[in-house]
Amino acid sequence: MEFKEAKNKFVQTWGALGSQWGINKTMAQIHALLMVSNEAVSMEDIMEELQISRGNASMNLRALMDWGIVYKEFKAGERKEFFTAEKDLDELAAKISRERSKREIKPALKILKEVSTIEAKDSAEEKHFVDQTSKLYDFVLKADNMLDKMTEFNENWLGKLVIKMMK
Amino acid sequence: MEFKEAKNKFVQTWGALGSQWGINKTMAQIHALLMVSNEAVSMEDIMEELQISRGNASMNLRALMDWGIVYKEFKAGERKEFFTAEKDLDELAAKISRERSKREIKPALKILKEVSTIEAKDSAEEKHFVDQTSKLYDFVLKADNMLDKMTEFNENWLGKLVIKMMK
DNA sequence: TTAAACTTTCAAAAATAATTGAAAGTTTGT
DNA sequence: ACAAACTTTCAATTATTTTTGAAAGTTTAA
Repeated sequence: MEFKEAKNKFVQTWGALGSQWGINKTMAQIHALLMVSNEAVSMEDIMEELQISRGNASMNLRALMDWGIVYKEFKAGERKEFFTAEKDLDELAAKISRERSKREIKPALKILKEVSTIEAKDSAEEKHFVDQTSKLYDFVLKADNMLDKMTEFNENWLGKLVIKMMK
Repeated sequence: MEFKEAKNKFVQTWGALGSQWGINKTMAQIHALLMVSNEAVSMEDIMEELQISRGNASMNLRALMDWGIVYKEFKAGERKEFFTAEKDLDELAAKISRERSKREIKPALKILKEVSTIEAKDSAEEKHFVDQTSKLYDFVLKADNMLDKMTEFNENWLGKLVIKMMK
């Protein structure tokens, strides 16, 4: 396999994987492209490589920057903007967990707490509901805290964690 | 908040959360409904509670069973089928990780290996590509193994893990 | 201040994904 | 063998999400 083919395959795969995890395909593809580029890439080049419109490129780059995993870069003497991706994978994972926690898990926890604290009366049905949602609340809270902990570790938390789990 | 309202809120929230993680809304809602039901529920009742068609219910129940997180149940004297969800949350998480690993991560790893082992020639661009995709391969492999490990733990791996991480 | 070189916005169009419902399929009891 | 009681399938429809492209906005340089 030659370079161009490999690069394309990687970008496509990353895009497909993104879709399956609720991330828009183009966003994942742009991210993939930037991850494997050794230098900052212009919007023009992104459009060209992925065959997408200017609007699409602009919006998805904005979204990636909101996630904190893509940065704008300015080159001396150049008017246009260039983009680079966070390339440190521990940092990337930490940022993604932090955002997903903030955007999705925390709000879900709030609802879980609300619904798990209703007055359960005496029916088995209601008791089971309260019991199950309480357990779910605890579980999600614990999982979310674990993600938090990961982001606290300063480097290679995944490797350290795997070692701890082996013991 | 009264029971019916709480239950509905839970089902809606779980459905919305599912969407954000690439799981079809109805599938997540059916799962939510079964999780908090203290007894097995018929397709008829699911259709009624979620206001969905028979076809939709049938297909999503099938998908949930393929994921191994919903089971068919038969009641003596009843012709129709009833459904229950896996209610043990450790077991639920284990099954979900196992399936996602099999369906998405393993195939992605295969591609990552392919593209990271191309002949890198001498350009900085190609060297960076091989370097970055290799790192990504290692990272994803490690994360995937961690998920495997979790499923091996027989009970409350999440709690144990959180304790280990504190140390 | 003007205009060139860019980027952003957003309504409309296109693409994708989910849902319906009725026909076909299956199972069970008589 | 028949028919009642169910479930599954899938082509057509509907809903949702993504993408486009052109107008509006912004920044820089002369």
